[in-house]
Amino acid sequence: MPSLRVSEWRKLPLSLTELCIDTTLRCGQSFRWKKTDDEWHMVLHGRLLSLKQDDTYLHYKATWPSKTSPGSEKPSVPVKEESPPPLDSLADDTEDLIRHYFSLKHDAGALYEQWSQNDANFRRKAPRFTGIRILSQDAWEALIGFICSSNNNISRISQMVHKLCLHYGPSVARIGGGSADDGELLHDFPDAAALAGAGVEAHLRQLGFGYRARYIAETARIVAQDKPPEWLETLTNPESPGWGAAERYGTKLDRVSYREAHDELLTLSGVGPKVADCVCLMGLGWGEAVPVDTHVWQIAQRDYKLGGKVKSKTFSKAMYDTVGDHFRGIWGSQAGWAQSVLFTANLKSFSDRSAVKPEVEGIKIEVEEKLVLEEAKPKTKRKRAVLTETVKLEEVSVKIEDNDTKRRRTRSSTRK
DNA sequence: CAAATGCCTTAGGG
DNA sequence: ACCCTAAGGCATT
Repeated sequence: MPSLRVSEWRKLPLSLTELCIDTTLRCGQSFRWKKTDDEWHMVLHGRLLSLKQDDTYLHYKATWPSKTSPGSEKPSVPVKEESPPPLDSLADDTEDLIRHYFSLKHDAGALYEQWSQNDANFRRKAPRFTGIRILSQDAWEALIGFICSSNNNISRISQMVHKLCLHYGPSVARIGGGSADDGELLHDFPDAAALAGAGVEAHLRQLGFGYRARYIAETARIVAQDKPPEWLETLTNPESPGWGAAERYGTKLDRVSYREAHDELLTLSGVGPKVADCVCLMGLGWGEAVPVDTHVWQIAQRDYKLGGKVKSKTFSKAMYDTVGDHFRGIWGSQAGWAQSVLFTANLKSFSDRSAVKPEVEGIKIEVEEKLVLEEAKPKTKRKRAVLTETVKLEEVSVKIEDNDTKRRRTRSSTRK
């Protein structure tokens, strides 16, 4: 019988305000966590990590794979050869991993407070969404995960990432089930070489990846074959090194800036500004990266009156930068984190929380609701309704906006 | 540089 | 049942 090396449950004192895994693990950062009952599971750095949380503690447990394959029916992919430490030091290692993964070096309470002081909208939205943190994920996994995310929704992205692990990643351990052969066998995320082989694109298309299949295959090939070894890791923020980076690189990493890292990522296939910023923020430790997707763009227009003069629905690279710069100006060096809080508050899957009537209603909210009511009559043509809404919002926001917009335009044009 | 269009698939609303 | 469209964009023209 294969001996799985299982550590006992350990616990870390942590309030739900500092970290809420139930929100953080579901808000579109990582697509790989599985929830069973009250426990969360994911394979991370060669081990199965299990988490559960109460008011005062984060409980965690690590399960290491045995040397032989943990899967009895499918020895498809060999177990990753990440050397398990001796059992007595196992706990320390995993606690360190958790502290790093959840970026616990930052004080969430203090940062929420700072953002609330500088931003009335954040102050209004954030109280229902405390405990959200930016995950310090593996850069490669983040890259592929967010390539999958284009034109896509969270549940389908999760399915796709799961398929990548199942077909190309090393199996590690099982969750659920009573005996060793029961339950679901979880796999780690495949490395670039595993996705760079011939026939990967066709296979991924068959698995339902659509046009993203080519992006993944090409990017894997570029990273595994064209770029120098550890190229992706060298784009990491020196202030926030990856887990275990100290042992591997010491301090001899080239100094890169956020902009340089962002530009480098754009050389990959299927990676535009938004995906690049997702990787910068969640995989490379650049806290100032603000990924602007359709949701954040909606938030920027609705709550911050940005882009009022834009006539069309498409939005340019210049506008992308403007939105990011605006939020960096308000929120500072961890702007991407603050963005993630508002993004989550805007997600439909969390709408039960945001639907509750806020205690204080400002003038701004009343105005918006009035507009929505005026909007509600014509159902004949959708496009027309959307257009009307945009125009009306413009009318309201013109005065507030004009100065701001002019200033931003000037700045962004002088930068080039 | 702004704007328009094709790209794959699926879940969910009408 | 069946259409239609939105869904956390990117590449190309």
